[in-house]
Amino acid sequence: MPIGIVGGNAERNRDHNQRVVLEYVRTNEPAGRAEIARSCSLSIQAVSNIAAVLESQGLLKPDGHRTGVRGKPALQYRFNPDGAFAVGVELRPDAIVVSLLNLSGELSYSKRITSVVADPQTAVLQILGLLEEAMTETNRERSHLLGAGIVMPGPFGQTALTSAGEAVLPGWDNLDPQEVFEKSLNCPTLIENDATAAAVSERVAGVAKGLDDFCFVYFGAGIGLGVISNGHIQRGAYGNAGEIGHIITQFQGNQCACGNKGCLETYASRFAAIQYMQKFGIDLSTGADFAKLLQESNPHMLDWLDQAGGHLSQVIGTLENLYDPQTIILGGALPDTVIDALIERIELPVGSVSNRADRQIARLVRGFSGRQTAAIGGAAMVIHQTITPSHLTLA
Amino acid sequence: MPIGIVGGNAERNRDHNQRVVLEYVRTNEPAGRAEIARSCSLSIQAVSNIAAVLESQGLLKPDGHRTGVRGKPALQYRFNPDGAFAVGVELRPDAIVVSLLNLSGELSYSKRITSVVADPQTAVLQILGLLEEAMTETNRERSHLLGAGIVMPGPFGQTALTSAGEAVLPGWDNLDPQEVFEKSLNCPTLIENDATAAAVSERVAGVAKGLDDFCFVYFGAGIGLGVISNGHIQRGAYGNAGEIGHIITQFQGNQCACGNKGCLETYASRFAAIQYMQKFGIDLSTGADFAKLLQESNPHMLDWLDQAGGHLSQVIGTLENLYDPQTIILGGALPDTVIDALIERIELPVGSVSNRADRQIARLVRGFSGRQTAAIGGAAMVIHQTITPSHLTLA
DNA sequence: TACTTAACTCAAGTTAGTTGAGTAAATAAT
DNA sequence: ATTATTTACTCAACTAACTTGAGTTAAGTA
Repeated sequence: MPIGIVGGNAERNRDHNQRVVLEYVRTNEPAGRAEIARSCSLSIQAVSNIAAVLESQGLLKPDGHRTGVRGKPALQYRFNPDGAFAVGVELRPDAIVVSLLNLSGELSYSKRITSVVADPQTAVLQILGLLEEAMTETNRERSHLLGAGIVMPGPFGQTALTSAGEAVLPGWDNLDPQEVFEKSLNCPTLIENDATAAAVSERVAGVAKGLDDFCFVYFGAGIGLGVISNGHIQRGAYGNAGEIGHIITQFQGNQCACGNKGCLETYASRFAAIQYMQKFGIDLSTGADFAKLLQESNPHMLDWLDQAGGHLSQVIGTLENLYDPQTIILGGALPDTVIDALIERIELPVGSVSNRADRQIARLVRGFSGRQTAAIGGAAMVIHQTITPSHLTLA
Repeated sequence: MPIGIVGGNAERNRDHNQRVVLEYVRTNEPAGRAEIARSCSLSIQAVSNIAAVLESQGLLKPDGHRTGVRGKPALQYRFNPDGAFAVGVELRPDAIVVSLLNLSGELSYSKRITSVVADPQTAVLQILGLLEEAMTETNRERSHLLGAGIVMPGPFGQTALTSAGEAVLPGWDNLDPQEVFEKSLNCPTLIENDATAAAVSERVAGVAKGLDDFCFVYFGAGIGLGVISNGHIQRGAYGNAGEIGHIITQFQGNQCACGNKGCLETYASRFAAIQYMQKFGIDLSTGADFAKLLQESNPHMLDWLDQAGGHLSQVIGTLENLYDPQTIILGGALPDTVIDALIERIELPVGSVSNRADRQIARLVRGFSGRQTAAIGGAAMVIHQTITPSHLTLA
């Protein structure tokens, strides 16, 4: 019943510490117990006990001894990526994608079906079937299933903006999808939007591995934003944070479906590109069309990219100034070459808190997971939640 | 040595639980122990022990018994605002403000001196003197001093943007102010920028009391932004988050000191107003000048306000879309009437995630603390840190 | 007046972490 | 080659803080 901040006890503390150790090993492997203890402010003995538990659960595995330094060689622990797995599901009106990820975020299975009826009952049955199939294919036991992360278009009972070209799922209006999936899949379930899921997937296994502060600009039908800050997902007060597509980049500009004029989405989204090219009689309905036109250096395509790049530059600059992230990632349902072409065209302001000399990573990078981002992101959400400790920080 | 996420043990757990109980009582007082236990997922016995400790520390106090319901009447606890206090200091090249706040964030003392030499040694001595004076004036014991929050212009060893009209403190370049103040004041010390401190002060005792997600747009010399998200301060990867003043609102617009063109700060900041009015030979160096010209409906002043309001509208809309906050607060070193005049001129987009029917608070409000915001904010930071538990959430 | 409900106390029990002494195994110094 | 030093780790005893369960108290209700 109680939701929100709660008190701790020995059991919850133990849980927390397991996560802390797991997360430390994941991002610093290989690591010995003494090292872990120092870094996590725990006693060696405590780490020893915790490591033993995690090893017995198959989440950690020993990997030889460290040599070359003084003292007794430390037994090095590594993350055991195959100790558990998570399912990610992307549910859209026209397709379902089911992906299996191991604990390291490596994709071990993925299947996409396009003959979809997206109403609740049918969709759930289809997903269940795909999950069973995936588990037999990959020889996984259900007991190792951490949970499921579902990425689907919302909103659910929340006020939100209507976006251009965004399809809605039929029949889900009055349902709580979290509840529906939790019951039918019979495992812990998370529901998330595509941008946030993509951001998490980059952190679990992509270009943001080890980063605690970054933004992911997601090109779906519209444009979304996922923000990880201090290692935690930012959702805002009502779960609608990151509505980057409706930032106005042009005073009195294009009419947007949301009612405003000049929204970023009307210039730089996939849907915007489709509309733009339509004016010249060019069909751009698939991602392949995009890539092909770009490769051919189609002048209209290049024009669109230039224009989109200009609008994106403004918004990316704003993100840097507001969030002060380690990096900003671009990705989603566009071919890699198109993302790269956009990145090339984005001019980052010289005067920015992000323009620092000691950068470890570029200010702007392309996401790793490409088209499957959403489903992978769903599974990554589960892994993220399993791994990420809920904050107990020391100054 | 270890910074970041750490493991927990009995002692840290206890600390956490004390905060959880304290925070619960603060926001839900009066509250009985059984009620607290249920809400915080702790046993009644645990809450009993914790409450006894907090009472002995003077942080909680019993306040009669609850009647009217069945069962043994619960002893109701209340927050004891005068059980402890915090000092806030605003240190600027031309002034020092020292304020004392009780645990509820109520101002019990404040003094501003303007004959200041801001070099480290002198400033520290002056602050120490003011603190002693404040404690004798208000009859406070040093043992009840929670800590000090210092608000001063940075940056300190960090890459950051140069802002127009921003004065730098002489002699602090190679010092760690946190260390300097911690040693000289001999109490826990926090250093924060004005915008963040202001945001926290609104949460501790102002219009954001009880809010976990909001933004504070701070008018100092430039324009700053403080963001509280999920009850936590957002600082970004390098502590430079919230550089709202350098968001570009006008393509190829005014030249800004940061090197870019068209930054918000060149249109809507106090410094921008001073420059704007200078063109008409009008002096605007004090806040009183501002208020006076506004009251007289000076046409240039009104022109400036209209223009500033336009630029602010853009940025405020962006904040709503990105952070999905419960509200956005405007405040800082401008007279209340000027802030109100700006708010009047800000047009909030209809198409926004913030345009919801079930709002409890306006989308845009004025901060409560006015000119003293910064010093009060410093003290509020200390209270915030004392009270806010470091996240152990239950789904 | 007796019953029910609920808050609370007391004392014992549990859990997970800490502490300190001791052992093992490597590098570094002599 | 031998000794010293450093570091990692184990074992067993200890400890802090929360939980549990059996009362006790005191109000409202039948």
